[in-house]
Amino acid sequence: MTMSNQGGGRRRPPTIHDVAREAGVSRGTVSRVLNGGHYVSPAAQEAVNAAIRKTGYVVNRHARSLITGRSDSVGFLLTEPQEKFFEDPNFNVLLRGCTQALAAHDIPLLLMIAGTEDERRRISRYITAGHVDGVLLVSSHSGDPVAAELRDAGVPLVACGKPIGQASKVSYVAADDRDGARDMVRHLLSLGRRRIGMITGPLDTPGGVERLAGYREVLGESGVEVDERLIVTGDYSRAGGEAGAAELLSRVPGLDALFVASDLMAQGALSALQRAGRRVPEDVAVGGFDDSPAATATSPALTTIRQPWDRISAEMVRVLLAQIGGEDPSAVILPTELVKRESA
Amino acid sequence: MTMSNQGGGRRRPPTIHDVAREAGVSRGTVSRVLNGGHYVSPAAQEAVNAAIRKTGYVVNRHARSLITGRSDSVGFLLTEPQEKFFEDPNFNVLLRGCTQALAAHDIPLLLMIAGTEDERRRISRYITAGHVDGVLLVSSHSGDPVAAELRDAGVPLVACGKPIGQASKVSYVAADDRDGARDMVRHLLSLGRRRIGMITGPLDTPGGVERLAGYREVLGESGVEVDERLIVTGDYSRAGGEAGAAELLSRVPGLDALFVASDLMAQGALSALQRAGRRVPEDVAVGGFDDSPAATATSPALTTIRQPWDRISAEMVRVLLAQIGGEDPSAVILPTELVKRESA
DNA sequence: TTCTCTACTGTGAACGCTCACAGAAGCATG
DNA sequence: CATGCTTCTGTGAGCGTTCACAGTAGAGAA
Repeated sequence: MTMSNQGGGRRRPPTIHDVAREAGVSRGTVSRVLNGGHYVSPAAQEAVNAAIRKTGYVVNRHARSLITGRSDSVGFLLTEPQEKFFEDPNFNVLLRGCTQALAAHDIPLLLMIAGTEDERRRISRYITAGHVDGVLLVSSHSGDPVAAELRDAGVPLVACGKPIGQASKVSYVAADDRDGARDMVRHLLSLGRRRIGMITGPLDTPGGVERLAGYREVLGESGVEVDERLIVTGDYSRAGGEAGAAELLSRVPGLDALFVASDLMAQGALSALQRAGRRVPEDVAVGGFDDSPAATATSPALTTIRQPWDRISAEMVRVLLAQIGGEDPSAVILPTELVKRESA
Repeated sequence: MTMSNQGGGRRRPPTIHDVAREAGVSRGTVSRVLNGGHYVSPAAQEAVNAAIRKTGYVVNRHARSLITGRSDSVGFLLTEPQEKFFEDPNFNVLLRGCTQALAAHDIPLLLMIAGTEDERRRISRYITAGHVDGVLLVSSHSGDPVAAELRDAGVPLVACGKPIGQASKVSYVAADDRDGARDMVRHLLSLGRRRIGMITGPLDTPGGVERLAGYREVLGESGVEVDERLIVTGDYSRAGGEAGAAELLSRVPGLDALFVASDLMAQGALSALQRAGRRVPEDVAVGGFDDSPAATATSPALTTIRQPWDRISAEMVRVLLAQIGGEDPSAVILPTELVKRESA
């Protein structure tokens, strides 16, 4: 309806002053309406809202930030090697989840990708300079120097996955890796499989360690002897899964199941098994981990452990905002879920 | 070496004033050094730089933006349906490329994902309010209402891929789809194939149309009659590729090659061919499009047309910054390249 | 000398907002 | 009637920059 912003040329946008004049109140009152509306009479409230609608006013975030010292934005920092970023759809799920959760608070997300050492320094400087209020950190190899640096600088920080080696307080949100692994191994056992191979994640990551621990625990509890030849260390990459499965097949040709610590590796493992003439699940049952979008695209479709990415991203944002608001760091562990499909 | 920022508590960061005092010059001089250093004596230049290093000064972007009216940030806007975002690694390549190119200019990238109508409105409002200086737009179905809206609001905008239906000026950067398609079909012909099927992209996208046009052109030029039964329309999804290949096989069992308009669809097509007992490339040669990271992960590895994503992202950023700087919209078409692997 | 030009520097005045404060009005309490 | 408390409102100051302008100094030209 309003004609005020048409006609091609960009004109000076309305300020809080314009709104105040329009509503017949002062700047202060408009500001109070904008920030929660406490101590404002209903009449003023209404007049201001009407004026805002009429003028098409949108707050100038720079002016606000200048005085509040907050930027009302957060960084999403990725310190993964870039191939991971390209290959692993979980990042996309997480990224979208965080973007959405932040959008609900009207907080923009700044994407920061630290591949090289140079980039790391630049980003670290950017963050510690206060250009973002907090950081969502994604990095599997989480003895991360950036994390320590930011924490020491007092920047609110939430990691995805449990950081290792950080003696002190860093907030994190993670799925219950060990419990998920236990579920999967129990499932494979329930199918009558006993020679269950495992391709782990990198053992310098908590996820890698925990999933392997779950595997060992359940086998132990079930009285199945753990054959160390059945365990091979992977790297969460598709190629790694392929190589791992090939290696296991050569070591123990008679294995009847495979627990692979990520769906991406499981895809590689499926290729290797198929190339070796094994039928899945008849000869070898295969269980993955993640429930990534690709899990339904393989044939056979992948039985896997679902990581609740939507909840993970939502919790990361919640914890980060709480921390920005002054609360202490905290850890959140979310339950996983066994998703049965065709491969096991 | 400097102790000034240690000790846990965050202290007030140094301002341009502190630097000026330290260097024994005025705010204005420091500001000039910060912004290009014209009309500053070498001595002052040096003193200011030393003071900046000593104090650890970083410019307050909010204060700067408040007065310049620029935000010195740009938005990366995704209006794709979210499954695409999850599935297609090309987005990640593009996203990383843009992030890097912008980082070189010290410009942060704000990620905006418009899935729902609500999100679209919120984002559009955010952008037209001037919170970003310009927008990098990714949306294959590019009769996009957001694009038109932003263009009308005078927001600098660069699309990835040629927008259709936009009568007037929207900058874009795209690969030469038609030429790429021509290369691939020529290659398939050179292998002696004559019954070449095609799975196209969506025909409401310029890429989809252009790649099909290239296919038709080369066949025409080579005197091979175009059999319409050999053409099926896809949707750039893996499942679409699978269905498309199955359909083509049922229509023309004797086809000896397949040109698939995206690598993701080509992956699906490979599955379908394999399921149908066809050997690739012996029975059916398969050519993809994109050279996505997954192209080397299939077996056989995919012969494809490489889209120069790194150059595309770099050009998008270059064109956007130029436009923010006041230049007119422009279009950039980049050459593709045939990458021969195993599948054709 | 005097004037002009160039290279450089300092100084107020914004930019649009929030915050602390002062004060007004209404109402209950001493 | 004074006093206090609560609810609401307006005002001035100031956040840290950039920008326009004024001004200085030195070099060269008339």
